[in-house]
Amino acid sequence: MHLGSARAILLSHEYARMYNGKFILRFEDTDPKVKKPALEFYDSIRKDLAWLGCKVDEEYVQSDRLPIYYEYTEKLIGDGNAYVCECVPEHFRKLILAKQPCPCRLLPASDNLERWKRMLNGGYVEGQAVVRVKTELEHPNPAVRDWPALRVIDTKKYPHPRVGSKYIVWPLYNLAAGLDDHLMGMTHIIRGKEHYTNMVRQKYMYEHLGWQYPEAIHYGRLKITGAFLSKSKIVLGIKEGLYAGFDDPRLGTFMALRKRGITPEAIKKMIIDVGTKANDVTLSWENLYSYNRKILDATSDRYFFVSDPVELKVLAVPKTFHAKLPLHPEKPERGFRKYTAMPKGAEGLVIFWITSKDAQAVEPEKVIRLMELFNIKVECKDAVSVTASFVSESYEDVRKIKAQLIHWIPRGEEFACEVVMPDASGVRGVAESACKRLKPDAIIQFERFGFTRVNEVGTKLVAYYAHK
RNA sequence: GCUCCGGUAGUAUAGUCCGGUCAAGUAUAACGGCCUCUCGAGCCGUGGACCCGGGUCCGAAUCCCGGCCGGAGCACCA
Repeated sequence: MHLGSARAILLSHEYARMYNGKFILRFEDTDPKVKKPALEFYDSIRKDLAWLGCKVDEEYVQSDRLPIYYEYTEKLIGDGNAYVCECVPEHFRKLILAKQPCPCRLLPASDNLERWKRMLNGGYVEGQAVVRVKTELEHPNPAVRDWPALRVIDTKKYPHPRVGSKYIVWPLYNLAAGLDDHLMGMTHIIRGKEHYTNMVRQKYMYEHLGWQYPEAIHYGRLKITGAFLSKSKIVLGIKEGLYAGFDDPRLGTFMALRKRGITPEAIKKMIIDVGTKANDVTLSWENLYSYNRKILDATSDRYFFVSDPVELKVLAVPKTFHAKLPLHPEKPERGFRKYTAMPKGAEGLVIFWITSKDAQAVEPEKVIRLMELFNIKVECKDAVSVTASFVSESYEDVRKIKAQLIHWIPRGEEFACEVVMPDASGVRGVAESACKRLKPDAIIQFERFGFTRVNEVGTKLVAYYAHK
């Protein structure tokens, strides 16, 4: 599932909680042929829901409920509110476009009941018969007139992954979902606007049955700039090897967002803010990031990551320095990382790793500060290293001149690290050795680089970039 | 083509039902500043929008008509 599905899920769940209602998960797996359900999806949906923090109060699987649908279909037919249509689709369409009843519609209920029995007993092959629910033939939208409710599927050829070839008559969406919404006591339906006409159709069935249709809200499509949120496109992309899997960082799937350290709380907040408007929305990633950043900033520990490292040689370091770096700038109680800078030889040399980005930006004679350590003056630089000399220790010394603060890792304290970016490219570098203690799933901030989620800690650290 | 929806700053949203308090609020992004031993967070400030044209009215983002643009549906899919 992806960000597009989040709307129905989160809003339904939120409303259910807000009004002390129930949040019901229903698997609508009534098409073993065209939309053949895959067994592994049932569980991955449950997992996504759990990750989102949406606790399911009741769960139903429609492929278990065929007898129920049969029962109501029989009632509908018996009451003359539905009929078994044997017309070839083209012929039926011609009639319905002309607001004319097809011959089957005119048959008495008893004949249709007989046809219905025959349908269930395998008397029709795929495509030969369909149950239609009666509507006004005059309805301005031809698409709602006498809509199809159940059809025959050759389940010998297309077995259902859960119930195999047990049934050959399968309900369509409007019958199954329509009946279930009432039967399960649904008070609110929140779904995409592509279902608007389905509401119009189902209301006829509700009238036949003497039921009251629930409150229905139809929201517009949700897109996010640059990401594919179409399930079929995602599946196709994976099949063609374009994406590594459902969790490829370029995708807008929950799995991908989770991998990148986007929290469910951020998604929830955003979806609730977007609301239920009927027009399409195109969210920008920045928006999601900002919700996420608010959450992460308070909870993430800070570490140093040096991308594309180059050597920094500092000369004339007068003594051994001990740096104590807080895990969180506003929360010292979270603890510290500690590193020492011990000068070697007569020239007092200490070697660090700094990012090439900083190396490129510095100029000879410039004074810069190694964060929480000491101040240095750049002497010279070349393509692979920078040489500098110790100036002073106090931060106050350079504060007034607004010296650039850079992050660093002492040579010998590095831990190989790769950060996978949102475009699936990798940024190589070294993380500070304290990162060896991190556990997968931890979301941390690499200072001056961005928030990332730890994916694996082995011979090297692999993290996924969330955002700045 | 037919049947429905919808159009408020870059993005998203409030206001539209029940016209005035809307010279349009909020978030985010942008810009400027403050603060901070992160390019993160926080704080202060600036700029930025009612699709167009008519009509009704003392008064319209809000009501009416027309247009334009966008979306959805028109399956024996969900």
